[in-house]
Amino acid sequence: MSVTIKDVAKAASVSVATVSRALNGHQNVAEAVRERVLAVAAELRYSPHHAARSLSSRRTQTVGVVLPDIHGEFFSELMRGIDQVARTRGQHLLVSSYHGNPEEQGAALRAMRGRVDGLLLMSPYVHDVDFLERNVDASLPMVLINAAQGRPQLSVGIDNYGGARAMVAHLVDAGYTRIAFIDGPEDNDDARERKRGYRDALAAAGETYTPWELPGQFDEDSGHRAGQALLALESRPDAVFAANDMMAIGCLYALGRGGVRTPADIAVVGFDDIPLARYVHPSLTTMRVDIAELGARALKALLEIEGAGETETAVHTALLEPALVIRDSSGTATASSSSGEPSNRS
Amino acid sequence: MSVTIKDVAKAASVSVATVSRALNGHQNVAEAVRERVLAVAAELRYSPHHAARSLSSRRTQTVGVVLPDIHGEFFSELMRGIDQVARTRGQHLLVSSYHGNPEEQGAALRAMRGRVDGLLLMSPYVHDVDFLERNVDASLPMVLINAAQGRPQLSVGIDNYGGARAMVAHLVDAGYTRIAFIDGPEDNDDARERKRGYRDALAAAGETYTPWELPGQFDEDSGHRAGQALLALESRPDAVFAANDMMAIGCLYALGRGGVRTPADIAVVGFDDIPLARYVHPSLTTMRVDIAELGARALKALLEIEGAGETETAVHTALLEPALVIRDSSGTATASSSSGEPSNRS
DNA sequence: TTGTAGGCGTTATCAC
DNA sequence: GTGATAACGCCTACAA
Repeated sequence: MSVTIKDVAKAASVSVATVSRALNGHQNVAEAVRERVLAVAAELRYSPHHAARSLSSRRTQTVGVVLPDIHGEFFSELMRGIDQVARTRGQHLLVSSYHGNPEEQGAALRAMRGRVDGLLLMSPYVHDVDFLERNVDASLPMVLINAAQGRPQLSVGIDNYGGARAMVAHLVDAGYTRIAFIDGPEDNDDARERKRGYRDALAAAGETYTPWELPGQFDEDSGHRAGQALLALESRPDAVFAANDMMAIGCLYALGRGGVRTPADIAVVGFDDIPLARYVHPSLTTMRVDIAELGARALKALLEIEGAGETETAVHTALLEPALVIRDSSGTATASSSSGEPSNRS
Repeated sequence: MSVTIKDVAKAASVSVATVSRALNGHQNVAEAVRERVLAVAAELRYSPHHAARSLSSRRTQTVGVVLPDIHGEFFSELMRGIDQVARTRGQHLLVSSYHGNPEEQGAALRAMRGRVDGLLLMSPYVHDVDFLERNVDASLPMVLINAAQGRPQLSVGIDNYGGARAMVAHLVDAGYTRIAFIDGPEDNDDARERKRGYRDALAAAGETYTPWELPGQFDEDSGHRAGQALLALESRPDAVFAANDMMAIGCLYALGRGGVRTPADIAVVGFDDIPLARYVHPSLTTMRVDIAELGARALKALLEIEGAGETETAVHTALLEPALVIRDSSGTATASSSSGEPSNRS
């Protein structure tokens, strides 16, 4: 059994109440007593028992993080941002992943009761209206990450729409006129938003710009197939905007094999700025999304509403703007904000 | 205020004790009563308060994970393995990173008291003999990850020595006779072990094999410099074993620029099997370390000693064997266990 | 099989 | 400024 507040109290010849006050920095403790208590506590290697403290104080100094997964580039970066903020705010992180299993996620969510002061959640199942209601205390502060728009909860996400618009605007400005788009999976929200941005940007550019869309699945293969499809045409686009980098790379590869020079004959651009992008030749222009920043903002937002108590936060979604990344042949990147078009959500 | 065990008891017209027993699957509860209690609990959306439960039961169903960092390929994979085991064993994960700051790590360790049943720790500071003693309850089960050998705690790690020996043996078997080694940082335990494996394997191969070591820092640059150094020589090695993949890639690049064909003129091999390795041309032969498996084993070991109670576990280190990965030109990998030499630790 | 009650380690509310 | 003491929500002897 380890040393408790009682042991400290006894050793310092004061009551447990005084020890508690001294340790928690309350003002109504004589300076001499405080010092003695602190010294004794250090001497005894006392460290407060978390469960007891949080049972009594109803605070855990912990936030729950429930994600589809916790490995891979995306989640790793997300965790990094979250972790960084957590450390500076003295918060602990209770992480949980559910690997695409709704029941498991429900269990994870319910298990958070009494363990956390707030919740960071990334989940496709929030589509189910009362999924959250069933599994998490309405009183628990919560911030959604990358949720589809229109949720009643506070959420932070990526401005896929704005990023895509900015990218297409960039191509238009550069003089490209026949801009094709390689789509992502049908049911993917990010893909949908990027396509919407592509269409709107073209529409905004003028009547001479017409949509030219090819199917894709966000993987290298489908990008490759899209590239081959373009090769088979007699009349080709002069630029291809792939909804993500993996497809852009696949497309680049296919075009290269087909003898098409990039970007001389056809420019290929992507979205995401995955690590691999900097090793691709010719260098890939893409949209960088600061995932760590996304995580950091989510946690900050959460701590804010925690601090504000049960404030009826106005429903809203905060969107993170991607930045245009243009690499020269040496791989050096030039990034600039996509500021272009304002987002459609608020 | 959310629903407590009392509410359930009241609604089911039984005592809290009975509710507790029913919920925890104790045997001495009438079946009819159990069902009623369960139904009521579900109805009320009751979910036990963690802090209260763990305060009285002295179990948290949580393991603490304290790492230098929680992002990046290595930690991400490690977390994946840990998470996978945690989920199947119904354990939660309280993660904490300290970013190279010893004080912060100490604080993280101390903050674990009363929050976790066991600890997974990866830290260079365990070199400091009483660092752990000062910061963590001796009674808390703990498993070290990738610690330098010879610690009194249970630990799991990578068999860098065995992997390096196997790699060199592979080169020797393939007929290479002049095998150079690009070293890692002086103070890096992994690098040290790999170098030791290189030396011992050469010694075991026969007198005609002599060590040929070049300095390196585990980064692409130093591999590049090593390659240039080799280019400047009139008599060159016929194989280069870089202590990690990044250096191997840098070296490959330098040799390629110098007109040396690989592996025809000089074979270059690495260690780690980083994701980038599969995109390198010509394909890189390397040693794959299953980091996720490392994490999984660590947690399994921890849960085992937790289960065994205060068993005085025999001091020992479990080592994970790397596997030789040989890729053909298409990038397809052939992996085989490095089984070669037995490890020197036990 | 079920209920009563004590205790887990802290914090917070009172008196003093 | 300090010390009893009652929560906090749950588990678990011990009784009934």
